[in-house]
Amino acid sequence: MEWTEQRIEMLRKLWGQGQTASQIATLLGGVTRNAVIGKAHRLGLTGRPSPIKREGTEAAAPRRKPAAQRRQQPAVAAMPAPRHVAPQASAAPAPTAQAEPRYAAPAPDRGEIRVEAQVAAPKAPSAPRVAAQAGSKSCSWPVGDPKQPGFHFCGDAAEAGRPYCAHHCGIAYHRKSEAA
DNA sequence: CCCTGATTCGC
DNA sequence: GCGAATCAGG
Repeated sequence: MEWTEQRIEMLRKLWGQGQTASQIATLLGGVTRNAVIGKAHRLGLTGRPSPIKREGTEAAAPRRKPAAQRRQQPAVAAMPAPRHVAPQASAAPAPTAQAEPRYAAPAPDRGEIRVEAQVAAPKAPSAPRVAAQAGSKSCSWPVGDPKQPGFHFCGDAAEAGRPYCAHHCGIAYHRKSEAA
């Protein structure tokens, strides 16, 4: 998958809402949680409840190459790759019960950005078509469930420097001063 | 064993 | 830049 502006926006919002990388990855689809985390890092939004911390404890014992010995299994060998009609279509991934939203109330803030992040639906094979491809010029406000076929972005003319149109900028950015 | 994010490194 | 593998803590 490609990291479009919309997807990055999604990542930022979901991450900001406290969604876990796995959930974000599931919502976005086509990416693993590793990809999400990696992207998050590159975006510079790693600031969140980190379960662990590698530094500090030992300054004189830097095992800086723990991952060096891996990746020695190219053995790509051989996939016959049967060229029959691709009947598969996600074949019921069965998100398991674990995929259920454990977060009771992610962002109750009235004025906060809130993506309708329903994790219930299975991964839609039909990736959310980017209605507003332009990104920088069209509103990236998510309309509907990211996994629903009908999901789309606002696509209206975005404000300068904002990912959303004026209307959605108001929804997204107005602090909890005079919510709905 | 499951989860989580963090880090590193090959591509 | 991207993401898998891996690490490390709960």
